[in-house]
Amino acid sequence: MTEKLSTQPYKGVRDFYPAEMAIQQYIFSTWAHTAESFGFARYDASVLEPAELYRAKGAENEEMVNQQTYTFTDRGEREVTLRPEMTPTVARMIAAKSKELAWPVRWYSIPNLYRYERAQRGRLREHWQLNCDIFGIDDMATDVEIIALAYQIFMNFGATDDMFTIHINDRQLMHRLYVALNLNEEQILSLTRLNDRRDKMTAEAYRLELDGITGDGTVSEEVIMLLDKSDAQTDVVVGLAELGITNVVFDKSLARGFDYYTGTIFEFKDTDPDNNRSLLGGGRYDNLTALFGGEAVPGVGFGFGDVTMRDFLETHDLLPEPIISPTVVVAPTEPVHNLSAQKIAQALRSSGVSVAVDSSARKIGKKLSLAGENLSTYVVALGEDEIASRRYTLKNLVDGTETTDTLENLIDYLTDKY
RNA sequence: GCGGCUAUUGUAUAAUGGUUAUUACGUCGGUUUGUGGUACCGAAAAUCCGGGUUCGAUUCCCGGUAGCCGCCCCA
Repeated sequence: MTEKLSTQPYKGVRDFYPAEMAIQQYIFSTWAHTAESFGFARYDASVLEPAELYRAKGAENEEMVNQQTYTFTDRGEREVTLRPEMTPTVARMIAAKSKELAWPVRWYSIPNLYRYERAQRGRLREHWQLNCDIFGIDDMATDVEIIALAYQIFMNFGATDDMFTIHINDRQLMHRLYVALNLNEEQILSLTRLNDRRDKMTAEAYRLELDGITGDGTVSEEVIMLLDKSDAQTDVVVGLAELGITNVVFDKSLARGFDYYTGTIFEFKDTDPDNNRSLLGGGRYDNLTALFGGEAVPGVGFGFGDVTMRDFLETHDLLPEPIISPTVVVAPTEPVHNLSAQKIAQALRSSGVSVAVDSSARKIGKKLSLAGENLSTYVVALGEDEIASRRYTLKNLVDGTETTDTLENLIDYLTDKY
């Protein structure tokens, strides 16, 4: 070995050391219990999918699959892609069981997703994304429901309304308005794409590109007026207000890329200028399962990435201090008692709390200090006296109290306590 | 795929064309041989790689590599 291996993780992916993993778990469990509180059931699938699943969505996807996914050929000459998004997978699963599912279906998942591209703030090569979808109902109340779920996630993390804004638009409505201005399909597509970048551009740069699309300054003026007038509303905005969700704006510039969305589209945006980006996005689609044949299945859903979630929580100081230490530390006074300490620990675990042994050669005082620093709740110091008397002292590091008793009684005490 | 910025102990940082490269946190040890997070003392620990300029480069220049940020694209 002349060359040492790097300790860095692969480009664009993260190592989760215990402190980071605790945060990740906190995010996942809050996601999961919020989705479940809305009656959503969890599903998952393999990260491996046949490459055709992503190519099939249309010719324009060919480039995306080739350049922005991890795609390789397996030993059986099959083209395989590491899933870059969950929607095709869930559409496949829904289509496969469409005859036996009880509609509507409310499903969620927290898959890890991969994309092959340059990493930057908020976008890595591997990330986890909460996906929530309601399939089988085409009704505005369902759009309201899915947005209310997304909103509740923020509430359950302790966020307040002023920290984010819900932007809502409607594909069909925008299409009608553009057609009324005599724009053709190609122009509408270009315009939708341009509007997606509008808030990152200067007014002059925007106008220049807009004129390029319309080819007519007067039409450009009308488009700008249309976008900036705040008269339009949708039933979804009204419905959300009924539920008391009011940090909502109807935003005619909102575009959401341009693949399968056909109706309501929405994005949650951070109001903090330091984290001025889209937090989650989603919308309604009419027929996601068309590729697989069978009946059209309408749906509405959203995706929410762990990286953007974390950026939001850090920006607004909403992350709790993670506790990654055991509840009870058994601290032998001498290494000769290490094995006895394991037996005590084993017995204490029957109470249901986490118990670890400090088998280091450190002095007992140091072991106490470490347990305290690591925010463990209890310490049992174990020496000759305890072993001889079969009575042990459970010391509470939070309030300083001590309980000396037999092992059985200490187990009962811990069981009642937790 | 394109562009900008950066690279000093484990982490975050300071400084410098010339003797022993600063500080904090963390780690380890001690003050304290069986009882606490504070305090005090001590220890280990760094100039990314290659080339150039120079008597001398961690510092200046070039290249490489890596990271960060932005563009493109956004699932």
